[in-house]
Amino acid sequence: MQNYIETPLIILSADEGKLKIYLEKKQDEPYKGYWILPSKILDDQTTLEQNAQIVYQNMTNLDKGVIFQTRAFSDLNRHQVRTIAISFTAITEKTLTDMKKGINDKSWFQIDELPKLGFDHEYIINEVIKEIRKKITTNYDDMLLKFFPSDFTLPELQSFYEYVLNKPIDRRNFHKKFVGQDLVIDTGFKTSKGSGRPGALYRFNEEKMKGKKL
Amino acid sequence: MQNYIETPLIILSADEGKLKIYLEKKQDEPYKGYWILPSKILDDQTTLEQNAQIVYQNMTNLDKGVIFQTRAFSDLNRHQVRTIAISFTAITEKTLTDMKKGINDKSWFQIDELPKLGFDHEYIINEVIKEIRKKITTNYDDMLLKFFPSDFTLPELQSFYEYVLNKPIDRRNFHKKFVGQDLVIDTGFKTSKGSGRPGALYRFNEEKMKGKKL
DNA sequence: ACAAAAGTGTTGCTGTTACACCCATGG
DNA sequence: CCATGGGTGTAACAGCAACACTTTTGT
Repeated sequence: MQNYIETPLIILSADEGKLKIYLEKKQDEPYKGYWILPSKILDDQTTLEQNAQIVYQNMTNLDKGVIFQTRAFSDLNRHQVRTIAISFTAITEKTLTDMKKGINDKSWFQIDELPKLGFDHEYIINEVIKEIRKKITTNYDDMLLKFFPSDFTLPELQSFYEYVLNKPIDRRNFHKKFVGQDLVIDTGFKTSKGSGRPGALYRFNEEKMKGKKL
Repeated sequence: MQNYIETPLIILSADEGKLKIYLEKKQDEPYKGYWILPSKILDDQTTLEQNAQIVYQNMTNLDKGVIFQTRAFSDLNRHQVRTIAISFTAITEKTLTDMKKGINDKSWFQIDELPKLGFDHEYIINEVIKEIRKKITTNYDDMLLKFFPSDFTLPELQSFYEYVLNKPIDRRNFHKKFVGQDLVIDTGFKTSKGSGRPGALYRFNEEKMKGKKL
């Protein structure tokens, strides 16, 4: 017995302390006008990873990205024809994908403010986010570094933490922890936007981050 | 384009402080006499989870078990016909499955002492074990409770820890941690086997175990 | 009574929490 | 000069690591 296989892609980014997802607007029926995850049917000459990579490139124009398998969905009625979805997750910097702007059929959404979604994609997103949230909180180094590959301020990072953990964190303890334990390295630069005192720009100290939890 | 899908099942158990896997011996060509993971081709009226459950029942005769998705494997040359494997993992008590003994085509193996394996199953096992090991060390409650659903002694649990973490742990600190933080509950019973002083039999305090790490 | 294995106590270190206060920038 | 927001200090507490000693069993 044979089945169709597709690889829907959940593209995530940390932006303004929020978790955001990149979706596209469907241009034809069914679900015309609804937002969906970019996806592609697998052929028998392509691996799942390659297929997901192609979806990623089509969506972002970026040739490189951190993409990993998340979960398979096989409900009988998720499509007209029986189609198994093996979802992948990509983590990028929002600013990079913004370059392919101007096209109105793609947009970033906050995870907790999703638009109307086609197929079972809202379900898929929610299930995947649950897992990602768990991975962030248990796997520190594996996930966090991907969300913050380049410079960031500590308040930015803290907002993200509070968002994912869904609880407030003391600003001073947060600072002390990351700076005190050398988990981050001061780049010497500062942010200039906003009203108050500018924050120092840090990057992760990957060595020290190994095996950390929170 | 269509593809075959199968759900190979990794059945694991904690036994004598070691991580063990339940395999079957292939009775026909190809790979006759080699050991393989139990598996089954998916039809279009069955979900992946149902399919894995059937594999589990055929292998163990148990109707209930903790089964969860692990990973998909899609290398082009893993079979003659293009077949995608979506692996599942089950965690049981070894003693339960021992009941279906007497049949020589099924057996438990220590994870680091695998027999000659057919297809790409050795690769699959190693990849899945890597993930499981990680999950055990980061997700405490999610995994550990499944490996130790009923009574156990602390030295037994400690052996398993040392095996998974691959490092020695101080016996006294281990004891103090689990008993002191009420992570385990004394059942009042004791083990009588072996030479030295019998160990107390504990079970996990699920409430207290939530969100723990090690 | 001796070996083997389980249980208990003490101390210092490290990281977390809960606090108040000082500094740099824009309007 | 004041509002806004980032950076620094200190003290109490919890969990972990590194130690030696006591108790319960089988032989």
